[in-house]
Amino acid sequence: METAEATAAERPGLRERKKQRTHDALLRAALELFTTQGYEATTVDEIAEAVDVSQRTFFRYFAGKEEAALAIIDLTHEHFVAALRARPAHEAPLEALRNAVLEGWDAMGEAVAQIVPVDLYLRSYGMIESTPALLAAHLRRADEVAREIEAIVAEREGLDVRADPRPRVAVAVFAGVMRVTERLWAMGGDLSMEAMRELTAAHLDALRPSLAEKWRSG
Amino acid sequence: METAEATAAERPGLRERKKQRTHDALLRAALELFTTQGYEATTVDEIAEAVDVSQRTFFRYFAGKEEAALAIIDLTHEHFVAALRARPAHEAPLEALRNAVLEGWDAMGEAVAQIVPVDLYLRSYGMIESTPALLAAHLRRADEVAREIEAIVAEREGLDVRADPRPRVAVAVFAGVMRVTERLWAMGGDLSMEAMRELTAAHLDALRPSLAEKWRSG
DNA sequence: GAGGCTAATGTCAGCCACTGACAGTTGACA
DNA sequence: TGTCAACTGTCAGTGGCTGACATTAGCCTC
Repeated sequence: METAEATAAERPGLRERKKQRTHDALLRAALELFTTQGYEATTVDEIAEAVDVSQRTFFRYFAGKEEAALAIIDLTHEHFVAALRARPAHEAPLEALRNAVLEGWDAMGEAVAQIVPVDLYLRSYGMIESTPALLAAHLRRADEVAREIEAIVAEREGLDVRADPRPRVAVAVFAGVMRVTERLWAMGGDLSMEAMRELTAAHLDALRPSLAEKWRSG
Repeated sequence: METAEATAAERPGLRERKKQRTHDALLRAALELFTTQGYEATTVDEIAEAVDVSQRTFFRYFAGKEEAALAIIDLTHEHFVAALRARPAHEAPLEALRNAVLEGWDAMGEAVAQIVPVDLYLRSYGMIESTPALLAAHLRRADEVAREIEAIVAEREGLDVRADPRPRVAVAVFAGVMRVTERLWAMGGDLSMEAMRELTAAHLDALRPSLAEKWRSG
């Protein structure tokens, strides 16, 4: 056991490498099929067959179709959380959140590219947005991430989440804006990282004006 | 056709009344079973059997288990949209949203009570929050409602949603805060309308302080 | 480098959500 | 009362997903 893990840290054994390969192959095959013929129209058997494994094996790697479809996005979520943790302590909450997103994207892109082609990753957002079951699962995961972020923000400010509503509200506001951005980006024409960054910045800039009493003068 | 609908407006025929009864019975039975033995643990056959109809009939009334579980909540969403539309034009966007929620609740409660017992409705929120598949579906529906609200807010202010980001951002912020409130309320101990109203007001009041640069002085 | 251990995989049987097709039943309306 | 249309039940089938069991294939030791 210990030997196996120690070895894995340097160079994973054949077994581990094989597992990784199967996992990534299933992931790529799934996304490829989903984005081309549609999520609902793709059966698990098809995915398994494309990788030449049994259906049962697919379910040993992924809890279900949904998880396969959203796995890479989970990856980016993890990267965002890490990026937020790395923000300097002097930044205000919303400032830290904003910087974590805008500056963390390139690293995300690189991490993604090591598993699936970037354009496949980008196209998957369109698929998610236009597939009700998938969008639902995605929103739930985003909600979970929000809870994680609440804790981080609270810790940054030395607050108790259960006593002070501000960490939760701040994260909810941020998550809301990010959701709008995501939706517009995924449904819009330009599925590029630059477009996403610009849209994000624009919507975050619109935050305070949106809360103003009088919109006419703004 | 036309005659049937005209009659239905005054006093629905036997056929219509029967349909309504079956629908409500299925809804109540579903919620009762869901909240007592759990959503996943309840099969559609059980629900159908409880109302003494075939499984096929259940699916003619509801697109699936999810829809049965979330039907009453959809009702409250509709009421909220109506309440927002009824707000005076001079109110600022966030002011109108806030008032629509806080003042619309009683009417919602009454509307709900005509179909299912109120405590069953309240308990269903706890069930949703603790059932991943259901929470996912719920969040997606809330997201759809948000889009509807965006349009209303934009219209109130005479803006084009596609040209000005403020309506979307304002609604996203509001929806985010409502989501936090809902989660805390559903997972907390006090499942009453009063508790919900207080929590909502408290979190909406925390909005501006949460966006402040310095939290320590606040 | 042969054999035992264990993780990974395949096969099979089965549950449940959901759907289309067809037939039987029952309000509605002339 | 008889015809039409809507509502319902039955049946068969698909697809997602799971548990159980047998088989294969890395891994590790002697």
